[in-house]
Amino acid sequence: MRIRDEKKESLIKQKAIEMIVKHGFDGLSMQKLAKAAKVSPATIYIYFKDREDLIETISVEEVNTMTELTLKGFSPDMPFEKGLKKQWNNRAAYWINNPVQARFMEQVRFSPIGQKVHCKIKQEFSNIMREFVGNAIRNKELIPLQTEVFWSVAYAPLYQLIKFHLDGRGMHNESFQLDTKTLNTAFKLVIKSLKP
Amino acid sequence: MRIRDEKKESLIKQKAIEMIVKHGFDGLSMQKLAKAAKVSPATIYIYFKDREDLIETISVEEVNTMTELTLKGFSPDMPFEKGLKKQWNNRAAYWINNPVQARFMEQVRFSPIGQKVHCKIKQEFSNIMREFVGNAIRNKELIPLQTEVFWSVAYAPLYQLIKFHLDGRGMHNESFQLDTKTLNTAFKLVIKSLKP
DNA sequence: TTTAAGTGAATGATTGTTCACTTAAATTTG
DNA sequence: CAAATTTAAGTGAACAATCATTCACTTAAA
Repeated sequence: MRIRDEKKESLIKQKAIEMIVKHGFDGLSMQKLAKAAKVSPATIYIYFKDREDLIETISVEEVNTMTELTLKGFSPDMPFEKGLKKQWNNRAAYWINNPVQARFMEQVRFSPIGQKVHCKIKQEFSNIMREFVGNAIRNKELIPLQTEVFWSVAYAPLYQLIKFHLDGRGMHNESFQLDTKTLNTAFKLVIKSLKP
Repeated sequence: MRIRDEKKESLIKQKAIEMIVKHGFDGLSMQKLAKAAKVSPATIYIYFKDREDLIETISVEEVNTMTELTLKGFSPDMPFEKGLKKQWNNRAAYWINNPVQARFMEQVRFSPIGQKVHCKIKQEFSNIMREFVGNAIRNKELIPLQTEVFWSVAYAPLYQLIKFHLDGRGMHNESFQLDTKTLNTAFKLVIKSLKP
């Protein structure tokens, strides 16, 4: 039996992400993708059921990879401020070091595909976050809040800063680059609002 | 000379938005759109140069409409907290009352088209915001901050809450609906972090 | 020899766009 | 006032190109 060339599969995935980031979902055609990955169109269908399955599989994989890295060195038992900072740093590092994947996930998240993908993501992350927030409130390091309010205040500013960074420009169209100092300034503001 | 049936134009636009929201940019084909709007495919090309122009035009229009409504009853001379609250309410009202347009803009914003659209949006809004923030800092109602940090802390939480609302579910997959009370809670947290 | 990986060419369907044409309203002419 | 003319709106059928997918076939490893 001939063995699978796993390099082919990952090259297909990588090229698919690149094409979507560059030209949107419109820009991903199976034949162009085959050409870019230097395989036959039929080869893609060995690894993926169809176009939809390809996009969905890649999306779920990318989200899970990011989630995993977000939790690196993090524990829900950490003191609130330290834990939140860890997550901010992990997220910022991942998005900034992987801008192509970042844009891909952004695009998936805010498209009809995002809904489908959402259901297939590991629930582990959600549970860990719930524990982290629960601990922080119990220890009176965090004011009691609805999960969604907490999430919005605690993380949305970070994602907006990263969005500015990825776009390469800020509010008034001047160029913008996210650095540690800016990140810390924003983080302190967030902590100020969340601490009792 | 035969006159333009403006109902046709707006129906084309509306159906285009609906199709994109439902099926993504992939789902917008000119022939399907023509069928949905009950016109000939050729008619669409009377109003728009090509598919790209169609999407771009609609995007710019929608963003400008939203921006206009965001500034309703707002003035950069307002006291900081009052002005920010006004904008939060205006934004929340628009996005919640126009969920289809909201999803459309979301999708545009986080796709390669977003970049092109960005350049063609009225600069008026950006200038008014700059004035508002400048005033607030001068009056010591707002701590001095980089524009992007201010924007991230002041508005990103609102948009995240709206996103939860549009998705219809929150962090842990329970159903979620944004109400005035939740909005106010989040707003107070934001104010707490931004006030000197 | 067996088995699955991998292929290039071909499938019919659908794509964005155009073109020769008809229709209707405004304007000019008688 | 009405008939003739002009002008642009609007059309359905058609275009080549491209689409996702398949199939008969070859290749390579167990």
